[in-house]
Amino acid sequence: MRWIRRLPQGKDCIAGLTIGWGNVDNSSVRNRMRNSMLLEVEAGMPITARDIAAAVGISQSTVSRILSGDGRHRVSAVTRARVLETAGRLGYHPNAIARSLRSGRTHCIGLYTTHRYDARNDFLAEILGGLQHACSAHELDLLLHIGGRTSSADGVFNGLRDGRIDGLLLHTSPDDPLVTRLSGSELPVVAVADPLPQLPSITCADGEGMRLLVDHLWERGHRRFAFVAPESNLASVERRVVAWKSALRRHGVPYGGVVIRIPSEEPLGVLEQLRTDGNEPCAVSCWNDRTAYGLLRACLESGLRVPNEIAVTGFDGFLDDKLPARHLVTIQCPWANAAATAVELLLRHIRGEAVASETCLPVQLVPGDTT
Amino acid sequence: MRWIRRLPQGKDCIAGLTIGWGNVDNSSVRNRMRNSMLLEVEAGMPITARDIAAAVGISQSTVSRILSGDGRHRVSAVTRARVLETAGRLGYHPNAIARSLRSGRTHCIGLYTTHRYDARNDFLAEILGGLQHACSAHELDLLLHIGGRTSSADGVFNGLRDGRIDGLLLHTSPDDPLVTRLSGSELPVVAVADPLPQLPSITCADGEGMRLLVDHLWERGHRRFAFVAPESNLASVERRVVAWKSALRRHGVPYGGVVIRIPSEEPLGVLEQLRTDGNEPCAVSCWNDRTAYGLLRACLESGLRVPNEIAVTGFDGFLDDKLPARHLVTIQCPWANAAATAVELLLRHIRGEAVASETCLPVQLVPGDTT
DNA sequence: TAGTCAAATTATATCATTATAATGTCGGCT
DNA sequence: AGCCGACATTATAATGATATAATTTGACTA
Repeated sequence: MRWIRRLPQGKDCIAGLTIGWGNVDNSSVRNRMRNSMLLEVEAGMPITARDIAAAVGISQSTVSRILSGDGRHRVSAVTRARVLETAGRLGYHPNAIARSLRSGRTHCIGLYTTHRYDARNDFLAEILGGLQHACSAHELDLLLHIGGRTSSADGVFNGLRDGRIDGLLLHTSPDDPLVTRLSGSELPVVAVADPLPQLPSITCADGEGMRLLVDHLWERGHRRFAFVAPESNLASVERRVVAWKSALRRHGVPYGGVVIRIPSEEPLGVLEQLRTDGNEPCAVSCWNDRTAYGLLRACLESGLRVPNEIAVTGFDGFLDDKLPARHLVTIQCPWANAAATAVELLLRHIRGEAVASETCLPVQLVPGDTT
Repeated sequence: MRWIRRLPQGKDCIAGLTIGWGNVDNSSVRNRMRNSMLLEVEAGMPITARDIAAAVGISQSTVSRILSGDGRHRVSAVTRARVLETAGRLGYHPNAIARSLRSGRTHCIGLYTTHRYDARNDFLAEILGGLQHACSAHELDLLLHIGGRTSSADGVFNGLRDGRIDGLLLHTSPDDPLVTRLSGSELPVVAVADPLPQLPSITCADGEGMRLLVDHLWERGHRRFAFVAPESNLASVERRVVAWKSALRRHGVPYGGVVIRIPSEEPLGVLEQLRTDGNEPCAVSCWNDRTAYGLLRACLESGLRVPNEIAVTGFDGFLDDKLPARHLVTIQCPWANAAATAVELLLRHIRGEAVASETCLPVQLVPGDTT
């Protein structure tokens, strides 16, 4: 294919005369040249707006206005039709990068999380699912930084600072160095699931959920309580512990029960710690479902009767089809919904609108047969 | 902060005189103006290379050359030091978008997969882990399109075509419309795990692995065989079935055994289908570990003795710690490694180098107690 | 035959960068 | 003084789009 670019229409050449700098910025001359050059379009070369202009025989400005859907200027129906036809025929698609440079928007957001992406992480799966859905609804791209190490944190921070992404969703603990860097800046960031200081956040009503669980246990006659939490700095862990203690106090339980810390999410050795305590039935609230299922398995293996000898509750609301015999009492948290809302909040943040510092989604008690 | 941009040094103003278009493209005038304008730098405004130039009192070109590490031109040590110092002090970081527009590279690749992202998907977890690692090693960003619906496929295709990403990793079946669109184009694409027609691919040696399994079963005395495969169009499913049949033929087994199709990855009703067949011990090869574990659970629940009454093998090499009593016989596939290699291949593809049409990684038999 | 107004289109500037071409500077030399 | 060459720096072009200002065009009027 070879086209000859049209020349400016009836323009007196001398009109391009300019004197010195500071008088006229004649990038016009440059553009006029670009528009009147001989052009060879090779097979693999991307089609630009200028190519369309050349093919139709009009200026590149008009092409841009027609294709970018700028409604403020009117364009004749004939021109519009010809441009659209030609663009379709040549397979024109505007270059996203050039567009981003001009507009300052990439329509791409990042997700940074310190969660490990492994096959037993329902939580992350749920969050990612919600994000994917929300992103495609808003025509956003999603950039991923999972399992945060230092390099990854740097990468995501740079991406935000260098304009590679418009905003960032954060899921990490408050002591992450990245949080300090971000909370000082004005960059658009929203914390998902686990609130972070000085950053807007979206989460589920942990406290309310924990209160529901304790009330439920109390109603079913449980009087001895324990809590299993991981040694994690995630804000939601501590929030659930605090809510649990406060709910117990409301029922008049002294010291707020026993909190058992475990290094990971698997409740190894928890049963032993509980047993030394006596043989009275105990209601164990786990900080999340994964831990609760782990505890349930341990109970079944060691022959402890649930709920007669031990009661177990979870948190999050993820079903585990590998233990079909038991229906875990847990709190249903709309995490996918939270993720979608996070995207909306972030978009609002990016547009410069005010964003509430903390948004909470309601939760629900899921009854079962483990209490 | 307020700086006054320096004026061009000892430049005769009349030198800017130009006549008409087609003579001189004096965007120089434009740049000279931009460089000599009064500039107010507000607090939140990003620092550009021109700001550094203004602060140091040199041209923006020099700043760019120093900071982009262009070694071809020499720069005096004094200038370099001053620029670096100023850039550090003002917190300058080059804009990634402008850089991309100029270079035509975004340093961002996409992953498109039709796999559902759920918590029981070890495979995807492994792939993603490998990708994250490889990407951060190559300083790449990773764009995600998971659980492919039509909109997602469009999004990822557009991203590639519009220059938002440099290349794409594909994991889908050959009948995906996206594959047709991509294999026609010259866009840099690499298929991961499941080969696609006319596209370079990286995968593990399915055939070899299946042969190892059949040989292993044969050695342990099994003579009746069945295969459980999902109704999926993924290339690897069919490849494993074909390899299994061919391995059986090599041992002289007629008809190549029985293939049972299941709608998802959970082997519901498979045991019933097997039982009606007779009561002789049967060796069931599952197309992957997840299906195999499902079958194992079904066996345990219905009281079938493994491996005496039924033998089970898996594929992929993912351990399931929820069935600690059994060690599944399976094939260890280096999926994380495959993902990392896919990134390397894709980068080579992007650079325009030749890429082998199919690369296979070696696999290993993992012995256990299910045969 | 200007003059005016609106519609349609074009010219110019801009985003922030890198690559290439051009120019300036300074010493030494004739 | 003038020239040359090496080195340092600057000017210009380019990437591909959009936003704003300017200009053309055509019909209609006074």
